[in-house]
Amino acid sequence: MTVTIKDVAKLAGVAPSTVSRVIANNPRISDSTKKKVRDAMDYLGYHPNINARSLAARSTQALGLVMPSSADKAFQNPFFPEVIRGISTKAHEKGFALYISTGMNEAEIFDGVVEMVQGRRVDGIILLSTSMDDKIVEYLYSSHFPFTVVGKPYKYEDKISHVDNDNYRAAGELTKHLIDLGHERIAFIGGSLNLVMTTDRLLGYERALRNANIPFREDYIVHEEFLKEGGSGAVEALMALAEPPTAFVVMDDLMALGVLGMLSEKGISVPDDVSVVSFNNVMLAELSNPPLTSVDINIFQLGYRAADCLLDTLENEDKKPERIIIPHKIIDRMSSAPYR
Amino acid sequence: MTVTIKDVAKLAGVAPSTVSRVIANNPRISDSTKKKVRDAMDYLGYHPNINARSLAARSTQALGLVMPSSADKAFQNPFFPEVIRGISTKAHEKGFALYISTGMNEAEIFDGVVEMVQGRRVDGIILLSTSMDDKIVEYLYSSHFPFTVVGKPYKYEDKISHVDNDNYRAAGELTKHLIDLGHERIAFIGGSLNLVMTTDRLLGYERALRNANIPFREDYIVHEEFLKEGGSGAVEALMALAEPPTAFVVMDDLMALGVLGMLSEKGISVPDDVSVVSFNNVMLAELSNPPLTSVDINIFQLGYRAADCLLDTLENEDKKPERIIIPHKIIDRMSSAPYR
DNA sequence: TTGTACGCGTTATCAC
DNA sequence: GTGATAACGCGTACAA
Repeated sequence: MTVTIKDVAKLAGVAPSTVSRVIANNPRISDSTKKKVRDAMDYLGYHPNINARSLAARSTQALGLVMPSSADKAFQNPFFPEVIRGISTKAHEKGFALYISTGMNEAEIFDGVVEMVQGRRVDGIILLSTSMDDKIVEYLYSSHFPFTVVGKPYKYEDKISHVDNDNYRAAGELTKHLIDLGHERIAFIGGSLNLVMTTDRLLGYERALRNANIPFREDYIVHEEFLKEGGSGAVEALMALAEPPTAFVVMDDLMALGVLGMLSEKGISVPDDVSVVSFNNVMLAELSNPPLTSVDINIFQLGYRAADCLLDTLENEDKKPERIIIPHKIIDRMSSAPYR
Repeated sequence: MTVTIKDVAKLAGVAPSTVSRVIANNPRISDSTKKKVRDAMDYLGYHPNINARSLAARSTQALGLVMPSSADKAFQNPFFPEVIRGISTKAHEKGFALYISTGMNEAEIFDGVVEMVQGRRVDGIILLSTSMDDKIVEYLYSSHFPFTVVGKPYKYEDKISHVDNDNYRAAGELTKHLIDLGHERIAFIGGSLNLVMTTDRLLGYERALRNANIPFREDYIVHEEFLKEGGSGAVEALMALAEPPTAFVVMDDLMALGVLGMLSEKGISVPDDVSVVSFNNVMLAELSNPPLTSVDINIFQLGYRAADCLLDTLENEDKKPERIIIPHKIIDRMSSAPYR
């Protein structure tokens, strides 16, 4: 039924191994037979069976992607399509495809990773997010399976290749940006404290305050996945304080959009009454009302370089673990203004 | 190095074929040997090599996903994560993984599909979007390869399983919603006319006008991928007409967000001056300012059912092509109000 | 430069 | 119930 390498060989009047060599573009095959074989391949519409190839060659030409649980709200974040776009671009340059395991919760996702690795479905893995106590990192690291992580791993930091932003510095600069505008009562609205990224940014925020001799106030810190129900209350509570904040540093644009909505609901004007700044600079930031001042973390590059680094590891057995820092840049828009 | 079925067999004191039967949970194997074999598998940490299995069993337990070119702006649309979430959920129920080919333009994506199919990388394919003259549909259809499309295929409509909304009706209802609010000057802002979905919705819009005896005006129709630069001009032009529209029917929430931004820039208030309604009801719609009246098209179900249908086809050789319509529902929010 | 023969790790078809 | 044995389609020493 399906046309195999043997059919091509027969038609071209050569041995199967010769066909295989032509596919691999082995230089030791004469141009004349190459042409003969290629004609036969075209004629028959031949395509190599990738499973057979993977089996024999012990390589799949595929990269595994590990996303947060699709049940997770994070899944909705435009961050992911964009990293994937970066990864996909690099992968394509090298002829690699992408493989995504399905899993509804942490345990299932872990099993999926094990299946990818032990089942030899992929040659390497990219973790699109990582948390404090990441079983997957633990597993991959101890299996010596090639992988890179987008973001900063909590453990083995200098033994695992990863690509990240300097979130500490970025958060510091963003906070300082507000301070420079005259704000002193600055709230921090973060995501799960379980994410390394969150703590990095929180620390950067703290340092900026310290540098400006502004006291750190616990009651200005909110940690909720409060994109929906929860959030309204959080903002409300903040604004009900005796000294409500005049500016918000928000974890990402999606959250910031939520904050904007809640403020507007309460009749609080941005940026006249309060300023709102955030991270990621996804398309949203530009489209929102008002457009958001946001740190461009170059998500595409985050993905592109992660793939690049992983593919390097695959080609080069004894490549050292590498930390790659992608530069960031504050994009100043309408959501932040001087304090009056 | 890697532990194979033979190692397990040896340790358990049985034949490799018996191990294979235990994995498949063949009922003709005695419980005692099953236990013996499973113990051996656990002890050795055995995991079947999927490539070998695929080769022998001629099935990969993987579904191929075809997305629009990642260079495309559509890629940013929250629509995709959400369909994929639906697909992923169903796929996981049946133990299938997802496979994404990489490709920067139409031609490369087409090649990727061919590679998936001929290379036997996947058992079936889901097209996440389709256009008027879709080479991929043509190829898949003529290859008799199992596939379903999300949306309505332009050709072979009743020979290809697909899952779609009733976009014609949805657009009609949405337009009527505005008419019921007293609007008569209603503009339509669509995406590429190359998408079947766009035309369906445009037709629904037209019919609603006709039913209400409101003349159709060519100058109220805008077709641009104008998420960024282009759009500002389009809205400006509309509002500069002698009789500017008092309401906008917009193709999707992301575009609507853009429209909202532009209107606000021009000092036009929504919904006081004009109403804006759109499609998809992604999280954005709720978070935007003001929150958008949007048609919930149940994106998750779109994906879930597409996967379901495809998996059915795989299990059931002679399943008839099927059209599945996912119900929609207008979610009324703050962006639309009576005309005054 | 090209052909032969074997192995990659499974599943499936027979036997027993 | 279980065990040999032959595919599955390709890559690769080794030989020629």
